[in-house]
Amino acid sequence: MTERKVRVRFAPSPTGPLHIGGVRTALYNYLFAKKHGGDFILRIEDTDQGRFVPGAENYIIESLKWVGIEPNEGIGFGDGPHAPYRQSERKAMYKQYVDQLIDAGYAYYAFDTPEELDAMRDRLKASNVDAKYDAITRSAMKNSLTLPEDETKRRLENNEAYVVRIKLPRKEEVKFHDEIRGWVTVNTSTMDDKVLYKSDGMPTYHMANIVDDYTMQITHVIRGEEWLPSAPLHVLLYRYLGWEEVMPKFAHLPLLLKPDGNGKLSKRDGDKLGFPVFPLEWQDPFTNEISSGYKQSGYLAEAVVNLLAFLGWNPGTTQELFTVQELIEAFTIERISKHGAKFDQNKAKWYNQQYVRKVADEVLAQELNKQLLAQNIQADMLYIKQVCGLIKEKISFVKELWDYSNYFFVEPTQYDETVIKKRWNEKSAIVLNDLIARFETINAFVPTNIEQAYNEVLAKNEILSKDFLQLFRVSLTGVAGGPPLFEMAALFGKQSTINRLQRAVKTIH
RNA sequence: GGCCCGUUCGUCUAUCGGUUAGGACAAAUGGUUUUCAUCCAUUAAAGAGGGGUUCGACUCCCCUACGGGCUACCA
Repeated sequence: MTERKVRVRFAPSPTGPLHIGGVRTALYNYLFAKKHGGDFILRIEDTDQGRFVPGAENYIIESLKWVGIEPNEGIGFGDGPHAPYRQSERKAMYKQYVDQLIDAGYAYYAFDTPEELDAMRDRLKASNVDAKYDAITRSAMKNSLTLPEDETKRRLENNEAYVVRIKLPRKEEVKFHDEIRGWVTVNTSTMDDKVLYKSDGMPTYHMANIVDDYTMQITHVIRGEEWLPSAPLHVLLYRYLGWEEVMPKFAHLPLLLKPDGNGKLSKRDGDKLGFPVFPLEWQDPFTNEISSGYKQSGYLAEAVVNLLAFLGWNPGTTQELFTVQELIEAFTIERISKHGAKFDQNKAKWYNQQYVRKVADEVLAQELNKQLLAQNIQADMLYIKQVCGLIKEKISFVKELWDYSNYFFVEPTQYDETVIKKRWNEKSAIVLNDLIARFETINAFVPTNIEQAYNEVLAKNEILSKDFLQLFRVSLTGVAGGPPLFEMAALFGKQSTINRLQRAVKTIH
């Protein structure tokens, strides 16, 4: 077999918003494709018409755009040579392959009703046998293997409902190589005759997946571990269809687990875990329930990419901060871990903090300005930018900009009670008034001059400057913590600083 | 229940038979910042259990336990 161009795909179902585990799967596919100069395609697997969720497909596209993982082929990103990329639109092309399997004796028609299937399963369970439609039980069911030939023909001609099932050998080892886990062996005696083609004329995931990966010339299937159990079935399909030579390599990713312990992260976790599980905010079209997104929670796309990359993979060095380009260069499937990873909110926060610091003040200023406008506050962009420069290091999320900077835009009317209780005494108002008077005399209202004036006033009043500093800060901002005081006062400007102190004198007792 | 996959500090992980088992997040302590955050330093913290193989196992094999996934005309 000659070297084929690397082609990978991300193939989600539009049954709801994509969760971060899905984003990670997409990311690994993307990194692998870019690393090898290959193609990354987005295919929408919507073979289950009953589970269609309006908006989900668009959500997937928007999410990939936000994190910057852009497919170069597929729905939402321009059609390539293998369009369409939505399985519902490929419906017509699956039937011929299903027929091929039937003709070759690898699949058969089954006419059992749901009730009959249930009855079979109940019966088997009652006798403590594995309840599956397989080489043994199919002989007792209504299918083209048990029905007389003309009976099958009659039913098909009468358009009676049927499905097509794969005909698995009774006992056969199926062995395949997983790029992450090594050789995996499963015996067909533990598998069942999976439905390949449904009575509504749509293929099931298994069939559509194999046909699409084959026709789209996919070389590597990188997907979640939940698919590992069905991989042997997929291998058999490639074999029965005569495509084993070009069968893609498989890599089954470890799952993202809930931080509290049990189970994999799922869409239904929504906001229950205390952190977003979705890249973007999502409103359920049926219940109108809103689930938070990383973007809206103030995460930076670059941080999300970086932290997701490290949940189940590492470069083998101590470097933890990676640009996408660096990830592409460093990424290898061999270094993906085998076990599930619990999502760690603290680490996520740390990653975001690292990235927030790298953002230019101008860019943060744009964000803060949006938050200000949401509060109906107009402010000068240069001033906003300077504020961002002062508080940048204190925040972990861009949405915290307003929380940490509000007193720069709104002069405080309430004051931290703990500090007041501890520091305010009968002399405090006198000192503040002295400061006001002295500040009035400053021509160049810059940090050094302000600090000098402050020290003079404190000395005159025979108070250690450090004993008054907290009170001075609270008088100016209302809160106990913040950026360096004199720099901040300079930024407020002389008039605002004096206003603030005058209000403090009047308000605090 | 059956089948498959997995198991190193609280968390993410390094280690590809010989190491004082390393790093990061979180935690604690000290310093810096006359505040908070930052930053710096230090500390505490791990090979699930039992058998093998080997001169020597975290590393290879087996068993057990535990965790996870799958077990639909869902993906």
